[in-house]
Amino acid sequence: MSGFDVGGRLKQLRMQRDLSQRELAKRAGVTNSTISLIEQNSVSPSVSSLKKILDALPVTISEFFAGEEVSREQVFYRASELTEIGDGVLSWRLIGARRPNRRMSILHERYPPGADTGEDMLEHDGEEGGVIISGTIELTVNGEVQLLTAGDAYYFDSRLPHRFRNVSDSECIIVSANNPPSFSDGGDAQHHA
Amino acid sequence: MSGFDVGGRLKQLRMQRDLSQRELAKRAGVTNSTISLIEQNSVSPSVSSLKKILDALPVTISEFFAGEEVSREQVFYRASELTEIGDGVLSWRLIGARRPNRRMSILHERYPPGADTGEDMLEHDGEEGGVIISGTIELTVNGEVQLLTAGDAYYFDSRLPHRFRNVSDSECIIVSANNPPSFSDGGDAQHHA
DNA sequence: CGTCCCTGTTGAAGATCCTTGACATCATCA
DNA sequence: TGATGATGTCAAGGATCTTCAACAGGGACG
Repeated sequence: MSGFDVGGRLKQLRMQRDLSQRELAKRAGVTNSTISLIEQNSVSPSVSSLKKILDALPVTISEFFAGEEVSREQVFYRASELTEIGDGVLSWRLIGARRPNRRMSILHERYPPGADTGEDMLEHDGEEGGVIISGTIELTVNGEVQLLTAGDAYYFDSRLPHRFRNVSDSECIIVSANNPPSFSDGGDAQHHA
Repeated sequence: MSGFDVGGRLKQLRMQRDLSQRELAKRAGVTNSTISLIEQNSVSPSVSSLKKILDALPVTISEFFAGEEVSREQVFYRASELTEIGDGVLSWRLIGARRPNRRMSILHERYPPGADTGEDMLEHDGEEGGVIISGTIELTVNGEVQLLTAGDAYYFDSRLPHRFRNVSDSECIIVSANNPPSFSDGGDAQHHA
C-alpha cells in the first residue's frame, strides 16, 4: 500500500553504516523492537519516530524517500548533444534533460555582455550553486550584490530573491546546479535559475 | 520535537489547492479529524497516513519535507576561500562546505595526469553529474568506458559503480554536482564522488 | 561442552494515532 | 428570523504503533 519499501530502505541505510538495530535504536532514542518491526514492514512508523531514527543516521526524510529504481538512463553527453535552452540572449545547456526524475539540473551557462535574468528578482523552491569558469558576473542575492570572477562561486537558497547580470563587456561562462530541478523537459519549466 | 512544522506545511499545501479538510480527507481515504489533528500538530501521523494524504494532493513525501528554514548562510565564495579537499594528487574545491543541510555538493575538481579514483569502483547513494571544462577524463560507469573532453558532460545514478581517471598527459578540470552531498564538513565524509 | 555476548525476532502491555459522532461557528438564503 | 449546508474542533473508543521483557540463534573463547 505504501508503494515504497520503507523497511528495506531503512535496513539498507543501517547496514551501510554498519550499525546494529540496538545501536541505531540507542542513538535514535527508540527501542530495538521499533527498528525491527519497521524493517520488516510490520508497522508503518509515525513521522516522529522515523525522524528520530533518520536523524541518527543521519539522513533527512526527504533523502530517505527520494529516488528508488536505478534506471538505465543515458550517462555520457557529448557537447553537441546537450539540450540547448537559450532564448537568443542567454544560453544554457542542460545536462541530463531527458531523465524523468533527476534530482538536479546541471547547466553550462553562457552570459553575453548585457545578459540579465531580469529586474524582478527570481524566487523559487530549492537550492542552487555554481562556479564561474570565465568572465565576470554580477550576482544579487537577498539584496546583497557581488561581482564574481573566474574561480569564484556561490550557493544559496533559491527562495531568496536573486538576479544574474553580466555587466562586463566580455562573455561569462558558469557551470551551475539546481535542486530540485527547475528545468523540465516539457511542461511546467520555471524560469531560470 | 519534530523540527519541522508538519501541520503547517500540510495546511499550506491544502490551502493552495483550495480544498477543505473534509474534501482532502475524502480523496485521501482518511477522516477529516485526522487532517485537523495533523494540521494542529496534535499528532505525528504515521507514514502510511501521511502518504495517503500527500498522494491526494498530490505531493511526494520527499517534496513535502524538502526545504524549510531559509538560512542566513554564506552566499558568495571567493576562489581563495573555497574549502580545499585535495589529497595531494587529486584536488577538489567544495562550494558551500559549511552549510549544515545543503542538498548538493558542488565541486571544482582538478585531475592531474594519472589521477584516478581507484580501481575498486565507487558506489553510493544519490546522483551526480558534471561538465568537463578543460582537458580529458576517462569515465567508467556501470562497465561502460568513455573519454570525455572539454564541453562534454555526464549524469548518472551514483549507485552504479563508477571511476574517474585522467589517462592524458595534461590536467583535467571538471565542475560537478552531487546529490545528496557526499562530502560533509567533518566526520564521515565518504570518498569521492 | 558451556559460558558469554552479540545479533534479530516476538507476545503482551502501554502509548499514540485514527475514527466515530458529536458540537460550535460562519455564510447563504428564503 | 430560522433553516440549511459548509467549515474546523473535540471527546471517547477502537486500531495501530512503541516499549518491555523474554526468547532463539550464531560466533568467540576456554
